[in-house]
Amino acid sequence: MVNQKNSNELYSMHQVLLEFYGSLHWWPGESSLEIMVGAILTQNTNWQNVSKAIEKMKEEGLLEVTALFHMDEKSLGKIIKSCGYYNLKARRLKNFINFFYRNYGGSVERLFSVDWKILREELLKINGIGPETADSILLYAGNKPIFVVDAYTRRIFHRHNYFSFKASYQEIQHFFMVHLPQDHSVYNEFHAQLVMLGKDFCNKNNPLCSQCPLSPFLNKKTSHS
DNA sequence: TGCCAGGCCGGGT
DNA sequence: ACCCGGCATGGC
Repeated sequence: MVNQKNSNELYSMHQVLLEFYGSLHWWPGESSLEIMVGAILTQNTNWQNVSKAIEKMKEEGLLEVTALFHMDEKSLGKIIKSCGYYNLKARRLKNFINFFYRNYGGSVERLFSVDWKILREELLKINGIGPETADSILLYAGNKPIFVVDAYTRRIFHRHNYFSFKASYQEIQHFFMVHLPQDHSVYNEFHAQLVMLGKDFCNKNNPLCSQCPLSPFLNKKTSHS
C-alpha cells in the first residue's frame, strides 16, 4: 500500500545520504560488460576481492564478450580466484556469457532494447543469476528503473523497523518501488548510498552507531507496511 | 586468529 | 513454500 508518510521518510533519508556522500555515480566499472561481470562476481563477496579478479581479467583481455565466450571455464576460474567461490563463479559467468553471446550477439544495445520486465525473466532463468544479480544488471548496466535489494538494504531497514528478518526480496523491493519515484537515477543513487552506509556504519561488527547519518530516523517506531 | 563479505542453487522437509 | 549446507578468497 502506498503511504505518503513512508514516501516522505524514504525520500528524506535519500536526501540526507546525498548530503553525506555526495553524488556517487555507481556502479564501479568502465563498461556495461564490466558491470555485469562484477554483479556476478560480487555475490556474497567483498568488493575488494572482486576488484582484483576484474583487474586480472582485464590483463588477460577477458572483459570482452568474444574472448570470454571462447575462454574455458577451468582457466577462467584460475583468473578470478581472488573473488572466492571461483569454480562456481566461472560457471555462472560462462552461463551468462553464453546467453548474452548466443541470444544478443554480445551487443549491450540489443540486450537492453528488450522490454526490461521480459529481460528480467530471461536473466532469472540463467543458472547462477538470482534476483539481486539480475536487478543489478538491469539497473546499473542498463539504466532500467528497478530497485536492487541487497544484504545492506535488508540490514539497514530491518534496524529501522521497516521489515522483519524474514521479509522476502519481492516484498522489500516492492516497498521501495511504490514509495519512491519510478526513476532509475533515484534507484541507482539510493542503493549505492545504502551500500556505502552499510560498509561504513551498518556491518555486523557495527550494530548500532550514533554517528550514522541515518540515526535521526532511528527512534521513529511506526508501523511501515 | 576467527569472522566476515553487495547470493544462489539443489536437495530435503 | 521454506530451510539449510555448500561454495572460497583476502582483509581486518
